[in-house]
Amino acid sequence: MTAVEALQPPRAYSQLKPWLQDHYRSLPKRLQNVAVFALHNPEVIALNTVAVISAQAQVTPSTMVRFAKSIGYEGFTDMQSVFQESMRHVPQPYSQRLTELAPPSESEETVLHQFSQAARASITRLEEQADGHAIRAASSQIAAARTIYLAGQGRAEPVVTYLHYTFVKLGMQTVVLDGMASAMADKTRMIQPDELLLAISFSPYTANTRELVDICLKAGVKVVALTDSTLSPIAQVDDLHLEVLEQEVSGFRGLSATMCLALCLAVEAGKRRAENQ
Amino acid sequence: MTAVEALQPPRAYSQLKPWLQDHYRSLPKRLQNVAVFALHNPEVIALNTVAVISAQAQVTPSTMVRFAKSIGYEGFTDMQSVFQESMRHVPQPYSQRLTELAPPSESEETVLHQFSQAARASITRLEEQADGHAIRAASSQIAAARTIYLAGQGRAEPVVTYLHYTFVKLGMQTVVLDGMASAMADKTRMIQPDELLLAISFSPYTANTRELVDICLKAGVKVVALTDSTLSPIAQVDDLHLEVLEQEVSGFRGLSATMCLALCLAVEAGKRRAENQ
DNA sequence: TTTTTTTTGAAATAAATATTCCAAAATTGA
DNA sequence: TCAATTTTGGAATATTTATTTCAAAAAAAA
Repeated sequence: MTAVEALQPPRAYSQLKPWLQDHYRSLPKRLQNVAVFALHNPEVIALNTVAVISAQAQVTPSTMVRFAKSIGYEGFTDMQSVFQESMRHVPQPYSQRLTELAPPSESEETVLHQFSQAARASITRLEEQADGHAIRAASSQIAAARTIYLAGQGRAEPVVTYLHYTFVKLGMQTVVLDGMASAMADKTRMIQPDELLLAISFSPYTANTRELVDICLKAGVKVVALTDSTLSPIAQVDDLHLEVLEQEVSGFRGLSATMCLALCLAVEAGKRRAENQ
Repeated sequence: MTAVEALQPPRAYSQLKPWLQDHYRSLPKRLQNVAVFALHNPEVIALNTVAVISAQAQVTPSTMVRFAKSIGYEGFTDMQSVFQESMRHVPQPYSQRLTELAPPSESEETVLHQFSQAARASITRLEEQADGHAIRAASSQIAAARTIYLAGQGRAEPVVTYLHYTFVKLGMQTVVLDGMASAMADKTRMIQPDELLLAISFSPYTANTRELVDICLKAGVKVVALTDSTLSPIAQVDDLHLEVLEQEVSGFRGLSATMCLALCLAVEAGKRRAENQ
């Protein structure tokens, strides 16, 4: 038994999520990967064998079992039952009827179809799960800031670019933090308390963006974070964070839902700023 | 093997239902019971073991296995996979109850709702109208190119950033054309015939990207264009162009459908390149 | 009713799956 | 840097789960 012990683990999937967020930090690296995977792919856990799941999660079966135990379950089987429970009694989806009837003819069209499906599902989920309070609070903060600083790398960079474009169009002063890590940190240290950092970060998380967030928090600068999971290191801080999770297709994650949220946030902030003037 | 034999059974749950209805009468009594049970409790079949299921269905495990075989499957496991398939990719209901406790109504949620609607509609339209031939041809060209050059400004820039990220991840050499207009033109003139320009441009069209396309066409360099309308100046040329139109909400256009198409194109190209090697 | 065929359930077997154990690797602390 | 501790992957094991077999029961045919 490794980390968390004698703690009885959540028996309901809905409790598992916040529970994992709390204990995430105390897990070893590989087990953290598994935690992220589990929250991103609950249906995979529910429907497959350890061998299949651990292959998808890029770990060994032992690690999968160890993960289940380390968060307090008797074993993998025990944990799996919780994930299965979350799938029971789901209203039979009508959407997939159409999908399955669609002729599996041309592979190209099917690829587009798959990505479209995933994008739409992600947007729907965003809509259902989005925290209205958080969006409201975030856009207020952004509206109040004298200057908005944007940070994000890798898959988050297109979001930064888009937000920059949109904010500028809305007449809001915006600076993109880019370049070398050290230069970014230096620029970040210059941010004033009446300004704001909008940080975007997705799994696999880079340490860099987290560092910028830390600098700002220490300096008393407001931070708004946009991530794909509350397990993200930049969501740990108890500041404002918004969550958007893209459904994955054969290992690729799109940006459709993220872009939707980004636009929403920018427009909302623009509206508030206009009202305040 | 009892009743129905040598008939290949449905691989999709949606087809299994009518299929069972047809063959129901020719099954022995106990197996009919199982058939009824299966149609009424698909999620039980998907998530449990033969022992548990057969107990619920009030038959013995053997009968369960026999049922699967009698309708043509290799065994219970084989049949179960079809039921499981029907549960995959269901929009995860997650902890929606908890989320929904967040106070509704407020205009922010409506804004997100509007943008979500627009994004979904755009994606659906993309899916319906997309030209399969064009996508296929474009991805082939991209796959064949030694180096991919990306051009796009303003609202198209996030797409460029995303494609750059994705292509690099797929191991394809990619260069982003940015900087001053004159410098971009100079760089463009250096592109070789076995390379390719992927130009992205949306309304309101900037003259700049059009210029780069012209330079390439004159030099015999392949061009793939991604635009929001055939009215776009870069679609005028009779080269390959893909169209994606984002629905507008109070003057703002998102990028959800565009990102979806971009990812599709990149993945498709990556797949083709892998095949050619 | 008797005989033949089909259907069924319980136990035996085969297959797969999860779990444990241990040595190697990585990480942490001094 | 080196020692102590933790973490990890792979192989061995134990357990569960599916499948097959076979004799008894039920149904159908004579």
